[in-house]
Formats: sequence, C-alpha cells, structure tokens
Amino acid sequence: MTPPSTATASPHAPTPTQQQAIDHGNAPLLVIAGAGTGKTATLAQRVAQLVGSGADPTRILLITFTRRAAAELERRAGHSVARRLGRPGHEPALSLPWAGTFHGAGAKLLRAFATDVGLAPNFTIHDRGDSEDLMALVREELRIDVTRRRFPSAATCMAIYSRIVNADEPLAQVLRAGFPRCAEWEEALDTLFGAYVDAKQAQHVLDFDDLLLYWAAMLADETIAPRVRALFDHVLVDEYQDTNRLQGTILRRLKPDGVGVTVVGDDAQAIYGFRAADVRNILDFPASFTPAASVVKLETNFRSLQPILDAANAVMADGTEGFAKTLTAVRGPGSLPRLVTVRDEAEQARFVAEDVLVQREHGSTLKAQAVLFRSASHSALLELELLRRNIPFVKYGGLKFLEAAHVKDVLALLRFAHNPRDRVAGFRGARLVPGVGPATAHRLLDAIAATGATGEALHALDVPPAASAGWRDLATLCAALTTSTSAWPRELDDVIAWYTPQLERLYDDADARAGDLAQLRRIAGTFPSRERFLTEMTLDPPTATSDRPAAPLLDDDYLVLSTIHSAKGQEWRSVHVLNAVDGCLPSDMATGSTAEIEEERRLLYVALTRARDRLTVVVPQKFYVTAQSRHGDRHVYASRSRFLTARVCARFEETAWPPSDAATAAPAAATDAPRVDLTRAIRAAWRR
DNA sequence: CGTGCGGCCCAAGAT
DNA sequence: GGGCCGCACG
Repeated sequence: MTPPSTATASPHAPTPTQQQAIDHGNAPLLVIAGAGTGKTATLAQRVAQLVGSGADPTRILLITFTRRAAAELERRAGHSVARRLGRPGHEPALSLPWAGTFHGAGAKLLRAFATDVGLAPNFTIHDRGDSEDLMALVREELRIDVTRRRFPSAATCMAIYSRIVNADEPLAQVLRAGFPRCAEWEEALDTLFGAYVDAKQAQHVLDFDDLLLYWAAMLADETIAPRVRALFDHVLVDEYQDTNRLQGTILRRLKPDGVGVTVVGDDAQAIYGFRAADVRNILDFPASFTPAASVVKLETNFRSLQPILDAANAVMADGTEGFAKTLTAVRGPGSLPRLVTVRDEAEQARFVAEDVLVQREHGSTLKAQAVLFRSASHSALLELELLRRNIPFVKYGGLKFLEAAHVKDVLALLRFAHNPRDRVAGFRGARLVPGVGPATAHRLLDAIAATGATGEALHALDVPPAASAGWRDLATLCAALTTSTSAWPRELDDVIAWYTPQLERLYDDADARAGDLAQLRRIAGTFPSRERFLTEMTLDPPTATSDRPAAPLLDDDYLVLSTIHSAKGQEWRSVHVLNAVDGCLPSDMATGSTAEIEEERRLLYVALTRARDRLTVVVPQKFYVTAQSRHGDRHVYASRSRFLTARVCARFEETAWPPSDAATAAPAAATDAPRVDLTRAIRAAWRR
C-alpha cells in the first residue's frame, strides 16, 4: 500500500529563511512564498510559535482563502504546539476560533456587534444568486425598461455593483474599465444600486460584499472601532496576493501600525483579478507602514522535481509583467513532464482515465492524483469516461450543490423562517405553493412587510381560492419554524416533509433530488443551530454535487477533479492538465486585455506547480463546435495554448496518444484540414 | 392571474 | 445544449 495522500507537509526542519519568518517578532511582516516553498508549514509554525510564547489563541485572527485551508492550518499548528510541548501525537486540538475567510470573520463580527451598528441580529446572508434575484426585483420595482435597449442583466448589474464595492472604485470608472457596453446606463445603474442598498437594509439582509463593507465601516467609526481592534493581538493573512482593495482597507484599519500583522502570498499566483483582487495589496504592503514591514522570501521549492519546476519557470519567464523569480527544487532531477497530443476531447478523456490507472499500477493512489482544468465544464467527457470505468472521483469547483433549484427552495424556507423580511427567500418560498405565481407572491410579501406578519399571522393573509389549501399548509409550517418548538436540525425534517409533494409535482427526477435533500439533512446535523447552518452553507457551501461521496466513502480512494482555481494551495503526486489550447487556457472570455491574459498565464503556472513527481499536459487537436448550427456540427482544429511557446515546450517530452495510431491520427490529418484559431472561431460565433 | 410551451440568447473562474 | 422570456391558453 502507498502512503495515504496528498498534502504531506514537508516534515523537514525549517530552513533558516523559514525560521526567520517563524520567529519574527511583532513588527509587520510580509512573507513572499513561491509555490511549494513550505508556505503553509511556515505559517502554521509561526502560529504555533506565537501560541507557544504566550499568545492567546482566541485573540489570533487567521484569514485564509477557504475554510478548508483554515482547518488545515489549525491542524498543523496544533501538531507543532504538541511537538514543542514534547507531546507529539497527542492532539492538543489547538482551537483558533477566529480562523476562516475574510467573509466568515466579517459575518461573525457583524453578528456579534449587530445591535451596536444598527443591524438586526437575525440578518440573513445572500449568496451571489440571491443577490442577483434581489437586484432583479429592485429593477422591476423601479420600472427600468429592460427591453428598450438591452439594459444589463441582473447578473451583470450585480457584477458591476460588486466591483464598485470590492475595488473601491466609482461607478463611472468601473464601467469604463470593465463594462464599456453598459456605460450608457450609468445614471440608471446609479439609481438602481441606491435602491438595491435600501432594499437590503429594509429586508435585514447582507450580501457577500456587505460582510466586508460593514466591517470596514465599523473600523472607520471611532466609537466602535476600538472595541473591534481590541479583540485581536495578531492578524495573519494567507494568500494575500488575492485580496482586494476593500480587504486591504480592513487590514490597515484593524492594525494601523502593523504591529502583530503577518501576510503571506505569491504575486506569481494571483488568479482572482476577476473578483477585484489587486496584486498591489501585496506589492505595496511593506511601504504602507513606518518603518516599512520586513520581507522574507521563500524560494526553495520542496514540492516538485526539478524538471516540473523548469517547465513552470519557463511559463512565467514568458510573462510580460514578470517580477522574475526562479524557484529551485531541492528534490533533484526526474523525468521530463509530458506534453501529450490527442485527437479530440473524447480521446483526451480516454487517455487520462487510462493513464491514471497506469500510474495507480505504479503505486500512486487515486487520491494522490488530480486532473485540473480551466472551467468546470471541461471535465464533462472525462467524468463520463470515469463513470464508465468505475473509477471513483470527486470534483471540486464549478456548479455547486447549493445552486440546484430544489436545495435553494429548502434553504429559502429556512431563511424565510429566520428572517421574514428576506424578500428573496420569501418570494421563492411562496411561489412553491401551487396557484401562487409572481403577482400573488408579491402581494403576500407586501402584506408581510407591512404587518411584520410571522408564524400564525400568515394564516390570516388573503390568498386566491385556488391556492388557499396549499398556503394553509405552508403557513402552518412557518409557524412551527418561527415558534421553533422543534429543535434544530429536526425542523429541517418538517421542511422537507412539506416540500416533498412540491418536489414531486415540479420535477421529473424527484428521486435524485430527494437524495440531495437527504444529503442536506445530513450536513445540517453537523451544525449546532439553524443560523450557523445557514451562514456556513452560504459562505462555504459543500463543494460537489450528488456524486459527492457520503461520509464513509471518503475513506476510499478516489481521483480528484478540480478547476485550477479550486486547486490553489493543494498538491498531488501526479497532475494532469486538460485542454491546453487557446480558447480554453487562456479562456476565450479572458483575452480582452493584457492583464487578463497574464492572469491566465499565472493560472497555468498554478496548475503546473501543483505536481510533485509527474506532470502531464494534454492538448486535444480537434474540438467539436455545436454552436454553429447553420452548418451543422463541425469541428475546428484548436491551436495549442499560446503559453506553450517553444521555450516552454523544450521543457516537456512531447508525445502523441494513442502511440500506435499516432501516424494516422494527428499530424498527417492536421495538414489537410483547415487550421482555425479556436478563440476566433468561438468568439465570432457569439459576436453581438 | 398561473402555467406550459416554443423561440431566442448565451456560454468562466467563486467568497 | 440549457436557461430565460414572451405569448397563448385555461
């Protein structure tokens, strides 16, 4: 048997540079940590060092990019503390109550200070989809004529609004830089956003951006800010290159003199520009304090074999914005990474499935292997192939469990019970009653808003005869939920019991969906209260859809499929990267500006540097394009990704698969057929 | 006013 | 190939 899995911390003693970061005192510190340089281990040991020398763990704010990363850091820091105390193996269960994401910490702080800052303590949190729904509702109420000249969709409006908040830029500038097509609507958008903010406040809801915005505002108010600052002695932020301007503001306001602040990151791995992350945060960090923060650079890579690193370095060396940084491996030589050409995506799926099995024969468990791709949809054919061959897998990123309509329905009912003013939740819930359409739902919610009607009062509302029986049942359910005689998580059983008939009425595949609800019920059982469940599900939703294995299966071996974004911070013994062609990587959606293209390049860099021993990049030559229906389905020949330059390719062993067909399949055929730039072809097909 | 159906537009990454 | 909108029917 092979050792369990992936994220094996380098159990080496810290290098002198790492030690320097671990032992650094209270003055502000920036750790520039290249891929695989032991960043997480160093951060964990720094936390352990702080606690070991007397810091109170409940007064450490540890910001990570995901909650999963927070848990990992907590675990490793716990180990280190145990080692220091000479009790290795005895899990001291170091508990860091303030470890989590910026949004998670914001939610917790705002819940704690709600009444002090004019928020209702029972506020509910909207995820991106809810926010778009509310934006659409507000737009409707303002009677902005959507059809006249293509007013931006609710999703686009939300994206613009979110950018304004997170990048702290005025509307006009956001429109100019990112949404030029919407510039003509500047005035209407301004009105819309004002009304959107009013609606959120009236309904006691916060969106993702508010969790940061209110936190920042709290720290700008000198009556409340000292109380917030007084909570934390140390603030450590991981993945600092992917924070946005608003988050930078929060950090500076939280610790104006930088005492107790540590940030860690790598500008070469900045991949969240689309979410308003600004690499200037990390670049300007040292100079934003007097005296300037210390900088420690970790450049020794413990993860990958040298040839893998050579390939990754070559990708970055082509970059136009380079802060040239060359990682050196300590693990020494190995075989070259492979650049494998296959005929099309179906062959790609076959190749990867087969190769994964071959590597398992050679001792890599499935868990020690990952397949990475730019977009969640890129793995569709591979997923089919894996199912066909009974190869278990878990997929990270892409469409979430929570985005399924039936799961949203159930959560909306719970949210409505928690906060009856949450109109998006109430609207969704009301419409589940047969006979209640949009118009009736609006009327009912107006009545609820006017009277503050909850529980029993819902019975008194005037509903059309056709809907009255159904409404009575829903009102009874809501009354039970608000009086909360039924304890958590049992009340979810009541919700599901009420919802099941609707499920069967609304969907053909009710059985499969009922399975998801059972899954939801299991997850609910792991949270202490309805409020915590709703908050956590919104801020940190479960990662996979119904193929997510149930708890016992998680001990089994499974292959990891992940978007590159979701693979951040992870490592595997073997990594396959799919669709290294223009249009996929870089995505044809992201070739508008140099900055976007450079971010795509860093994305490839992140993908390559996840591999420890074996790296395989796959290039399908042919893509089937179904969109151009006028000509029927046809294929185009894809160009290999622009990032795979001659310099980069020289670092790979180039092969074709399957080897026997190589002569007939690829290169010969390619010369006959028209060679088309996939990017151009796809863009042209959708040009407005 | 609700619901079902056909045509049309769009297509990423995620706290 | 899927989700949304508008229209026609009940």
